[in-house]
Amino acid sequence: MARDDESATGLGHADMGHFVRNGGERCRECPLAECSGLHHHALEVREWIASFRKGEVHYDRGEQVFVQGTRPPYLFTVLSGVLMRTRLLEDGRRQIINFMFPGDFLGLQAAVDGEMGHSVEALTRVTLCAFARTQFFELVTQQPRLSFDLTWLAAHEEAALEEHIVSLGQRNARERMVALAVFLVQRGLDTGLAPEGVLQLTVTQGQIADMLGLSLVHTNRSLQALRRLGLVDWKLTSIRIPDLAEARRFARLDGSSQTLRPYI
Amino acid sequence: MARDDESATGLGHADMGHFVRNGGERCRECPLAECSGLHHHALEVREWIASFRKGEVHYDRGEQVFVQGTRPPYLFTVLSGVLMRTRLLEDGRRQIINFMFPGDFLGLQAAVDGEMGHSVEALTRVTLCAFARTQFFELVTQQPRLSFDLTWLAAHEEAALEEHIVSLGQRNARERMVALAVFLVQRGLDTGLAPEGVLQLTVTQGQIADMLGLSLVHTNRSLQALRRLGLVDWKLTSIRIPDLAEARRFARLDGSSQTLRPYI
DNA sequence: CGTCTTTTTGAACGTTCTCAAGGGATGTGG
DNA sequence: CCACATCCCTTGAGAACGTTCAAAAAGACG
Repeated sequence: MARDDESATGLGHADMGHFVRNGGERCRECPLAECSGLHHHALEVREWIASFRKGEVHYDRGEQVFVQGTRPPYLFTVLSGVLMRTRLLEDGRRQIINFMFPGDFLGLQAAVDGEMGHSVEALTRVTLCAFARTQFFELVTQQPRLSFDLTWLAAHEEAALEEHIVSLGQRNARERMVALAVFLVQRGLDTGLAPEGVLQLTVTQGQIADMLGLSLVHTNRSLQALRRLGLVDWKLTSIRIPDLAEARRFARLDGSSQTLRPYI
Repeated sequence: MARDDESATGLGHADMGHFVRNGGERCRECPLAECSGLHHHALEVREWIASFRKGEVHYDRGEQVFVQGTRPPYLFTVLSGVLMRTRLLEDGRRQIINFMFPGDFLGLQAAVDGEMGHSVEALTRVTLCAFARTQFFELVTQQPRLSFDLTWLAAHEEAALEEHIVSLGQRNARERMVALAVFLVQRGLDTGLAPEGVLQLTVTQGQIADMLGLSLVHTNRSLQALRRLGLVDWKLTSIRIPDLAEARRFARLDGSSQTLRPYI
């Protein structure tokens, strides 16, 4: 429900963020290289990726990177910042599908289909590494290692969506919230966005509601309950979980596997 | 909730269905070749797949093909029949993630991770085409076309899960049911399992409940309401949708893209 | 024909929703 | 610096949707 119509104008990538056309030379300073949660490529693979890169794009919080139903010219790897994928129903109801962190690949659906089935919006200022959609086939085809990594990312995104489905189908409001908080903080830890276990990220209660399939009012009340219970302290600009293990138990989440993620 | 403990014994693929060790010679009679909803490979690719194939497996309704948390030796392409992917919480709650039809690939998560994050159970008698998990890397790596097709399948499975998330998050009980019925009938039409638009498939109301995150009782009452409305006639062994377009409108589903699916 | 599974019904209860209104923070222009 | 706008959070109260418990009817299966 809680729709904010800030950027549903259909403008889409017509205003292409702030595109900086620069090639692989910038890859030497790739911010992902310092990310401890990522698996880093061999030099030759890195150089191959560099030759593919078309430039960098910046978006500010609230801007749309992809618009549902359009055919984007570029696909992206997130270099920094956080985004969310959303899907709209014709009557205006909105569902947030998932959040995207540094290292994630954006636009896989467009890559194979041409068209996006969802929108992607920046939650913070983000930097994206741009690839040409028309060259995607070469990317999958010419570099076995990257092809495998892409499959890896797709399989893991699928697993994340499964977990979200379990939340929506089987968990009550509080459990859902804890599960989401744990997921976000964990990803924040893996990508260096949550120093000392506190994720610095601005998420409104309206967005939480749209992610968890709850009303704004009920989201608010459940959030207060969790704060009182000392399980999760979720404020506008930060998420703090005093005891990760206890939160996991509460939401009935099983231990995370903690493998290094590849990235393209 | 509605757990049936029929096969949660952890036996898993210890009883390997009924494995028939035969190689590519059987691929000439591949039942998928007659499926109009699938994109068929060039001869050389078909032969390459044939060289990879390790045999055929059969499972009966209710048997488990994969068990959550185990490391299966084989990955499969569905040759005939229907299955479901499920995920269990420690306290016994069960969520059905999705249904799998002929042409679908089973075990992608195990392929990249070794371990399954969900279980897979046969809903009808099924025939599966078996590949060795340890050879997966070769498969992705040596055949560019197959690598792309696998990415295609992963991206589309992701899209299906997104749609399911939208259902669970934004639609009420009746809309969810109609959306699920439309999805199943559509896939049935594409794979030849729904002659005359009636899908012959045994799904209990308990299973519908576990897919849609509803109680068994409420599932029953909603189903009756839909029958009275003439929108969906869902019986134990069949799903009939008198007017597909109207059902789509009711559940606020947008037009399906209707592209040919690849298969491995 | 008896047993097991699945569906159906009733009734009370609870979670979550909707409507409605107020309060706090932040930013902008006069 | 104040007035006003905007965005987000908070609270109250009644209604709706969905759940739970309990039991019986109807099918499916051997």
